[in-house]
Amino acid sequence: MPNSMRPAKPLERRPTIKDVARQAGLSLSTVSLVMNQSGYVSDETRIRVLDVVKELGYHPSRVARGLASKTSGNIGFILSDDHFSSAEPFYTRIFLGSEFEARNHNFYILLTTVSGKNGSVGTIPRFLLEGNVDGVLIAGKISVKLVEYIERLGLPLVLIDYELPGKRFSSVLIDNRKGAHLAVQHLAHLGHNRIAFIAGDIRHPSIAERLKAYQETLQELGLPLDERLVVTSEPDTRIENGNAAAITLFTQGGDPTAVFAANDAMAIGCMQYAKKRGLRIPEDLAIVGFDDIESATHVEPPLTTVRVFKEEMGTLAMQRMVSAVKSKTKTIVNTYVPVELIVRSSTQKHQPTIPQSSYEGGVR
Amino acid sequence: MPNSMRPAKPLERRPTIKDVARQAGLSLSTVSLVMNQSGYVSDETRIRVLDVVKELGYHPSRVARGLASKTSGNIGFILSDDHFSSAEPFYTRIFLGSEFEARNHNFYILLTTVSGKNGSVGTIPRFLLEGNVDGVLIAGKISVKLVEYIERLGLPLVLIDYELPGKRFSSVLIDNRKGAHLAVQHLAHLGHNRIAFIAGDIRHPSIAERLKAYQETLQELGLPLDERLVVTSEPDTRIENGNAAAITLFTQGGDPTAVFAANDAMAIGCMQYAKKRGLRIPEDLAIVGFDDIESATHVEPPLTTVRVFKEEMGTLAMQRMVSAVKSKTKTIVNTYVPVELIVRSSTQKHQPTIPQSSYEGGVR
DNA sequence: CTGTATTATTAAAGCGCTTCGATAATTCCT
DNA sequence: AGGAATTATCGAAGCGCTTTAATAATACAG
Repeated sequence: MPNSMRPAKPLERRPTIKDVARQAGLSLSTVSLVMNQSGYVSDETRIRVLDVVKELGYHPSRVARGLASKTSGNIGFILSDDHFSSAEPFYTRIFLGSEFEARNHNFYILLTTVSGKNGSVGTIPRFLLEGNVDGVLIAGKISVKLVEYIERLGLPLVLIDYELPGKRFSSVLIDNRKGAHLAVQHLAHLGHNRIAFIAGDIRHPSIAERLKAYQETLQELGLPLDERLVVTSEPDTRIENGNAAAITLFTQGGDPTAVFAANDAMAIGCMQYAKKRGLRIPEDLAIVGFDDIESATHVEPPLTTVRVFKEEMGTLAMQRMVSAVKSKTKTIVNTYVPVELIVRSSTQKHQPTIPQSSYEGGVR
Repeated sequence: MPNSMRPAKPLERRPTIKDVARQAGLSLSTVSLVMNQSGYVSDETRIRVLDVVKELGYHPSRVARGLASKTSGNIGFILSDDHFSSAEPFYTRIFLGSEFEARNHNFYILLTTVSGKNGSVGTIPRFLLEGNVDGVLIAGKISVKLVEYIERLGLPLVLIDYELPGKRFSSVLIDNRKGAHLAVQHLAHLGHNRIAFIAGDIRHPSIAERLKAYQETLQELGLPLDERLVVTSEPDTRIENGNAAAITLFTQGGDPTAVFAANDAMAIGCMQYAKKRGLRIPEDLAIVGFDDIESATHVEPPLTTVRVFKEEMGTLAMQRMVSAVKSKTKTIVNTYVPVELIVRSSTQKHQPTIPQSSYEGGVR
């Protein structure tokens, strides 16, 4: 009664490739070739081997094949800590997408966070020092020095929601321009002509893009570009900063009737401030966020926002990674993940959602 | 200019233990002993080795030491998929706590989810088949068969928010009884005497405990135990089920003035229903949740709830795991993580928070 | 001083696999 | 038919480390 689902009762030794070889009357090499589907093996022996494998419940030791083949079967996932440990589930969702996809390809993810602050290399993730990963995924903005370090290690690298000016790495990016465009357009169509923009961490490429697209869209629509309507001085994009940015905004005298926030957290912070100030949402102030995090649906009123497909970003990045690891060719692909505007009550009372399409940057 | 922070420019071969040995004029074994701080090594040679190690920027290959020492340096983390992929960030937070602690002890976590549904073993996590973990953490309710499988592998096992009747495993548990007690008591003190309880997934030990403590507390306070006030038929504990449970509750004629929900998600669902029904919260219906998830602060009104220290649970579990892996002795420790009642506007208008203390079950 | 413990170092085996080069068996050409 | 090319199998080396048992050096007894 062969049953690979169950180890022997008191649990003997795990079967090794040697056991399989002996049992099948073949050499180690042949068994190895079968397991790796490489080289020449006759159908007859292949079947014989696979039978024995099943019978014995054999599974190659990851660690042994790692040593022999100089691959670990792991992908490193680096996150800047300020992004991750913050309650903000944005990058967590991306991670989950990657994690799920990794499993489809028989990889595991080794997760680590690095301090996002300083420009130095900082502490180097142990999996890099120990040679314990076959490639690295980076989500969000991290030190250029660290990126360069990884580059020098010769490991495949895929960036998520981050780009390095002047560097050529595959990236999975949010279509920030379109998202910002949709948001501003939506507000304009509702009749707003004094639309503010609040953000933090303006040095993050994604945030910068949103600002730029905000400005461009205003121009495009023939609306005034009033700098009193823009607050980007906050160091971070969390709820508190949204609140703080709102305070600044309303002291600058721009007299906004609508706010486009760089992300949902800031939008929620802004919303809190608006309420405290006695403003009705959306009547006195319409608010649009970006990301579509869980909380966006639970705040009162529910937040109109630009939905980002976070899990999909993680998935796509991992797919790139897997093909990079397997192919060894260094093609660079920028993938732009679509966004869609989700209209909720923070901008108008009743609404449909408007899905958008995606496109890929392709090799360039 | 030795600098372990930086690999050679075009990147040569990683230095191996052999390189260190040669450079130091010692044998491999000696270097190994130094690296592992075991055996007898004179101070003089130890220093010499460490100097060379630093000079060469040597870091032992995780994969090689894995093969030689039959340890992987990884801890498996198993989650039932319905818990994890649900937007509910509860287990995610626990995972983060474990992840962080793992790093402190130079372990990595291999995360995987298993289908929580059937009672069979289901697909066995690959890291078990490949012998790629030194221990396993399980969060939430998973198949007993799988637990037994792991047990037979002889791997250290720590359960989080789960207990197995009749099995002896170390667990990290929520102090559900106290939490439920605090919640019900709070409502009673506010004058409520028709306090309902809604839950799903009643077969989960944590949920069952909350129900039991709910009942006991009512009795203790001399309040009626009306079964029309209890709805536990929902299969799951997500928002929709909270909504559904509320519907059932209000058709049962128990006429509740307050609801204690088994978790925040269900509380939020219940809240949604109450609003739709035109009930004012907390005036017409007071609501208390459990867990204190992020959304609890964002719903309108903010939800009174029992705070659970999720990261801490993950941390504690990992600490247990590390000591189990290192010591090889099979002490069983049940750790109860404290809870505290967080009073917000879903039960009364103005409030303080009431912190509670923790205790440990200890070896038994 | 000689014998026993203790401390220090090392050679060698081996962990379980991949992979290369060699060899053997077949098939394909012309 | 004879040799080249292709297909099939295997032996052996080796991946980078740990660990054991042996040996060497030193300290400690009596």
